[in-house]
Amino acid sequence: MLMKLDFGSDVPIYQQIRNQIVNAIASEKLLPGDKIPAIRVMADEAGVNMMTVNKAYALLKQEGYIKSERRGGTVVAEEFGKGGLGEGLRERLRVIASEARLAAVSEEEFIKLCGKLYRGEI
Amino acid sequence: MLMKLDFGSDVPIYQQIRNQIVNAIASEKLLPGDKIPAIRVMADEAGVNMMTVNKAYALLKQEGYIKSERRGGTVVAEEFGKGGLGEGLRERLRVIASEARLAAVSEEEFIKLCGKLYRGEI
Amino acid sequence: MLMKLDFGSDVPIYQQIRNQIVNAIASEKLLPGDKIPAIRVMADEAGVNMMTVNKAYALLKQEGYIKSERRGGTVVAEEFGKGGLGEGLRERLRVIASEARLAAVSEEEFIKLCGKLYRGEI
Amino acid sequence: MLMKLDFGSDVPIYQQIRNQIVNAIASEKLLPGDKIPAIRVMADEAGVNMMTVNKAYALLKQEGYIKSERRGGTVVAEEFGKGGLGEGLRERLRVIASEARLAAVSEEEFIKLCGKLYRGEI
DNA sequence: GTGGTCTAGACCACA
DNA sequence: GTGGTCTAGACCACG
Repeated sequence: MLMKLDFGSDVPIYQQIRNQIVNAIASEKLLPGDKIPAIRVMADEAGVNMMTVNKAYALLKQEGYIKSERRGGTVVAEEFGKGGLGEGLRERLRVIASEARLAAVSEEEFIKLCGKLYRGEI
Repeated sequence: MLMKLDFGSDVPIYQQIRNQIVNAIASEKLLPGDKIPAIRVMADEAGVNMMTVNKAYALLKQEGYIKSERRGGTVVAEEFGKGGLGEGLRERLRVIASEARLAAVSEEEFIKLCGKLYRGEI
Repeated sequence: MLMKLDFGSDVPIYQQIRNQIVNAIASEKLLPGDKIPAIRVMADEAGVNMMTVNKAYALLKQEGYIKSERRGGTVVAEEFGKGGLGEGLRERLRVIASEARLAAVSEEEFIKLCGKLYRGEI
Repeated sequence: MLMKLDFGSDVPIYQQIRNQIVNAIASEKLLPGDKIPAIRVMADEAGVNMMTVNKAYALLKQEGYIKSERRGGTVVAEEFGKGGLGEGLRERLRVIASEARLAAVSEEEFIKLCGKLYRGEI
């Protein structure tokens, strides 16, 4: 669980952590039931404040990606929401598709990229 | 140019305005050379402060989507950067693909959605 | 006297006109005593408002680069201020030198460029 | 970081602030990684509004000279764009060279001045 | 009438 | 405590 954080980015650090964990789960680098590093450990490794990691975990928990174990640890959830694509996700995707189109990325290229990212190939 | 703004969202208003204009250009509701509403007009219509619209326009200008004409008015640029998909865009897309996958959206569904959004069908 | 104007630039149009005339005089494409196009003519050719050309000419006159003829025309002045480099010019040059240095332009390159521009070679 | 501002100048205050910071970086009075004053502090010291300083910083950030650190504070960037002299910079330099020539500054004097400014000697 | 700039406040997210 | 965002005004330069 090496976090690559960009402190100069406009994306909040807790969001970057959240995103990378979501990516890790989707690409099956983290499997359901796998243990996630303790807050203190992750904070030390990443060189950030514990509050920041705590916020990321709280967000992931609220979204249903992870859950607290009875013993104290935190693990990847066994089941995720099957709610399909939310409205928020669709709007975010729409903006990206627009930007890609205006950047002269062809539909074929774009589709291919979407597929590769979905399958975790890149 | 009716803006649909969500004042409760965590995405800044100026970003929402920026996104909707990018979408409008990509879906050809706004064509190169078309005039976009004056800052004050848009501010009045959207019920936000002039400076907020100003910031959105400044961002769009910096990104090359629009340009001020110096004789009054702001227009959609004739040419956009043909730089292809930037690294930032890819990372944003990766997170969305991950979330879709974990929301039990099949690859086929996801690809179909990407295509529709790219073509501006929905 | 073909003006190349960029209406999308942040430099005011009257300044662009003024700059190009100064450049033309310095590179001896316009010689002392040469007649400068009438305001109306220049405005038509450049596709701008007469007031804009008028403002450019007024600025050039105030700076001593051109002067009105008794008959009504406007000509390049015979003598320019021998005042040396003003403080304002030096500060503008300082900023450019700083930007060049930070853009990794070597001192040699920079000096060479300054010389070529001074001699009007490029 | 004392700003010398000319409130009567036609160059915007935020530009003056931007220019002086660029000069400070180029002359190594500010080194990569150095912290620059907080927006509010600089605003107080300079006697201007926070938003004005904010705009200057935003510009510098966009140009890659500084970056916000997300843990409080803004620092001088470690690496600058090595893009060489842009077209805009050349045109600005051309006008200055023309003005210098017409002010009867000899090529030798001009070159010497350019060198000194580049090296930060004056 | 347009965008550009500036002020004097305020609230919030982030770390 | 930091930067980010937003408001409600105002004046000015430009064309």
